[in-house]
Amino acid sequence: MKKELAKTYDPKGIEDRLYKKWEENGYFKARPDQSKKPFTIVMPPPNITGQLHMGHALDNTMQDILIRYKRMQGYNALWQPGTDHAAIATEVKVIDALKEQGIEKDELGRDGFLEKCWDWKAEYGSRIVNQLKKMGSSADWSRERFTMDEGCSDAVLEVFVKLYEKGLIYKGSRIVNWCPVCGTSISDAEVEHEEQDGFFWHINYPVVGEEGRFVEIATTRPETLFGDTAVAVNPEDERYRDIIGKTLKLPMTDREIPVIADAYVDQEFGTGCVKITPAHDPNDFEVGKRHKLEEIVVIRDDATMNEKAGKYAGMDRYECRKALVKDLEEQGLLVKVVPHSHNVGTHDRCGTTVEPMIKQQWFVKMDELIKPAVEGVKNGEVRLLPKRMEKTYFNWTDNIRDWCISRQLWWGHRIPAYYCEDCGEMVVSKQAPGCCPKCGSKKLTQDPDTLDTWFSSALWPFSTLGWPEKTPELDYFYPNDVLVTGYDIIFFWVIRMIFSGYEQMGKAPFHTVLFHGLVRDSQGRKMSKSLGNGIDPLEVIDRYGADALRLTLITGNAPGNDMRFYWERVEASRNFANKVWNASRFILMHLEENEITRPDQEKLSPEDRWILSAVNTLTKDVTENMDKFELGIAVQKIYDFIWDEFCDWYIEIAKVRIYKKEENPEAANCAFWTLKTVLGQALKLLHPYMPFLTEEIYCTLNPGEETIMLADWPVYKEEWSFPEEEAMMEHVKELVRGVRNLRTEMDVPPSRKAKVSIVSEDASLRAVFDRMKAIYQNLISAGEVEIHAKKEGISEDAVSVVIPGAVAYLPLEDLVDLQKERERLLKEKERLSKELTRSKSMLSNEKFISKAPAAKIQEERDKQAKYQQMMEQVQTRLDQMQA
RNA sequence: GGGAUCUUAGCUCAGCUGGGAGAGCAUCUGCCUUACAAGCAGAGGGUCAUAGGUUCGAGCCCUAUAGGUCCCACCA
Repeated sequence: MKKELAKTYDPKGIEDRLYKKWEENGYFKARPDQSKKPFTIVMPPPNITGQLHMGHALDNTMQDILIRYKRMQGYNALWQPGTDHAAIATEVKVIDALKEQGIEKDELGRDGFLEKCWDWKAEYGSRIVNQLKKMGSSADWSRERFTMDEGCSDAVLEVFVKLYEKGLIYKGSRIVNWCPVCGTSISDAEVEHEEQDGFFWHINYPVVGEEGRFVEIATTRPETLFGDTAVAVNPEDERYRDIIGKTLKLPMTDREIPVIADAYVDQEFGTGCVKITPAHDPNDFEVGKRHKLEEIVVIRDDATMNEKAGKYAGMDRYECRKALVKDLEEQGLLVKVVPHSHNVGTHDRCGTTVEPMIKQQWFVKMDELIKPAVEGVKNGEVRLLPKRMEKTYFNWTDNIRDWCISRQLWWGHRIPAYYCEDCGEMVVSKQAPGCCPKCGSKKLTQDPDTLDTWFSSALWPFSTLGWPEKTPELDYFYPNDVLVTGYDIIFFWVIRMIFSGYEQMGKAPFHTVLFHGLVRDSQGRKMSKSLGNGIDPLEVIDRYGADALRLTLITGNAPGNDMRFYWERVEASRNFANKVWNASRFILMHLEENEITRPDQEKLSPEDRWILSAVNTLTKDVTENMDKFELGIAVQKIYDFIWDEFCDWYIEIAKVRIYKKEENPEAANCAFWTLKTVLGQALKLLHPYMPFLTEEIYCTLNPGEETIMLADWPVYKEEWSFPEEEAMMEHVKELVRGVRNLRTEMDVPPSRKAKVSIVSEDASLRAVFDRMKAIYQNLISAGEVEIHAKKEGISEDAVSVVIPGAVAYLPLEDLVDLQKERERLLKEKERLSKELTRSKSMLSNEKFISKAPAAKIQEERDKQAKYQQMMEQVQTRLDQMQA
């Protein structure tokens, strides 16, 4: 049966067909099997609100490469997928969707709203999964999990109760970051700080009992004045010593507040007098605690002023600020307004300026929990790649603060705390208690709050494997091996998974974390919806294929570095896919017409041995680099091998025997066999990177084989190591390149065949050139090739090129431009002379001779000898021309 | 304020433990050679940010400087 391959590679149709085949044949599935070693990667769960973006594409490509590689190596490779409920993100989206229908969240009630959320999940949860499949992701979809499915929810409750019982989760009244728009508290990690231009308002607070005396404070938030319960100065500050302990009249109110001394105040900054608002500023909160100050809340949850703000009650915080400043000015209490830029915290989801508020919230006590996570990275149990990420990691762990885990949202895991309506007792337990253990009352209500999304993601490496149940999967696949993720969620997720793994499982969740950077646009900007500069991976796949996208994302990028996205780079990747396709097409064409048998190794020609040796070396290099997680370097080597060595050299050389197969079928068979063998091996190495292309070709190439996905990963073999042939080919390449260059420079038209005479005093080199005689006609349009020991019988005005150990002559009587030839030789002489100078200066340096390694010195001596010999040849030619 | 990171060819980036500067794209020249013009062959193009230091030897290690990016941080 003859298989026709199209002239260009068209991924459309092929990709979907192959993916379907892989999935239907269950290639992605992994089950516990004690006879095989496990290799596990847990997929960072994309949000159910998500739409595939370049970050996902990169993240999943890297994971898929590792998984496919390990699977081919014979590991029982599990890529555990799933999705995240994304509490705030989803809740916001559902609320927006409801608003469009004119429905408010509160109208539906808690249960009604959750129903809508589940509807959302049902509708959109699978969308991102289908998009990941387009990338070729070979995750075990039969094990797909969801952070809010029954098992994962059970894990969340289990951990919450355990930590509570250990005293590591507590409920407390603290200053938290409050998002007035989302109506929930958020953790420190969810706050983004951005520099904003603002003002310093200098306000006079009158000193009670001393007419005309004021204390001038400077504030960026005048509207919090109503919550002031003191003014603080530094105890060392000479200027204000005498007013410590005095009382001030708080403007616009009838309250009086004390002047206190606290070292927190920086004398150099502002006026040196700070208004203290314990209820609305984290620092002031601490100061307030130290001085037992009252905490007066003046801002409501929706960021409007409450009744404590007097006539400003009901105004928005900024509205109030404006009105208040105007009034202060009218009363002559506003001293001045100074422009001042400062950092403002905003909510990373909605961009709203965060309001520090005192709230009852749940916290995880971090100081003890974090210790094994710090130790684990320090002692290498968990390796972060690239290594510099460890600094970022420790930067966070060294300054760790308790983790605020409660959210005033409905979509999420509800906190398993129950309150007795009669006696106020609180019970924390996985199951709702039937009655109050203290008073026996049946009136119990559950805490309305839910948990931070990251609380469940922190358990992902083991909750997905069935924990807290003791499943065979958990036993076999935990700990995972590698985590692949972006450095932007190191605090949110990576650290929390590590300490959760140690705490709950007694073991780190994985031994290696491979970080990647951000995919930016061509101008280096972050891709974002608001800028509209995002590039849809699905569009790239549609236009160029998933393989081209994958290759683009992996090539030329070091671990942890950001990259820029260019369509030109995708085109380059597509071109490579096409190159592989066409090389394969060429080989297939001939394989169909010829019965290929495995030749005896001795029958192989030198060039066959050379390319086998080269693919053998490649195999070693690629494997080593993949083991080091240097995916970009590994694929670059495959690319160079296929394009340069295999296509540009070997295939061209092999054509000589192929086109003469009638004369020598045995030699042709050797070429066919080598072509097929080397291509097959290269395809295997390439498969993790470009799964579709390689599968399509491999199956066509080997009609008996079902898939390349489960083929054995190639290993380095000693019997394919031919250093002599590799060295030999270097000479041949030098010769061919030299002659090609010569022809171009002397303007010899490509159509013109020319005789080439090679002169070398080295007998073994002559043998090498002689053995390769047949190929020159193809590679350098040689009409005829002669090999001599001495230059005799060669026309005096032939042009020549000097290569290491030999000189090649082209007698081109009618074409030779002696002047040009002379210039060429002089240029060459200059180059050689530079090399010789460098070599000589190194070798005459006594310190180099005495301190450098012997091998290095020998290497340098060899080079010198080589250049010396070439120099002599060039000089001889110049002398001849002179004569 | 603390920390990280970057500065290499016109552009985007590689360059792993220090031992003669690389790729892709772009540019120029010549080729529709029976796998591929999404291709082939050839060429040009870099004082590796600056200044010191360590070393026989530095793009790579150390110090400082300049500029860019990012993260963290409670100067009101």
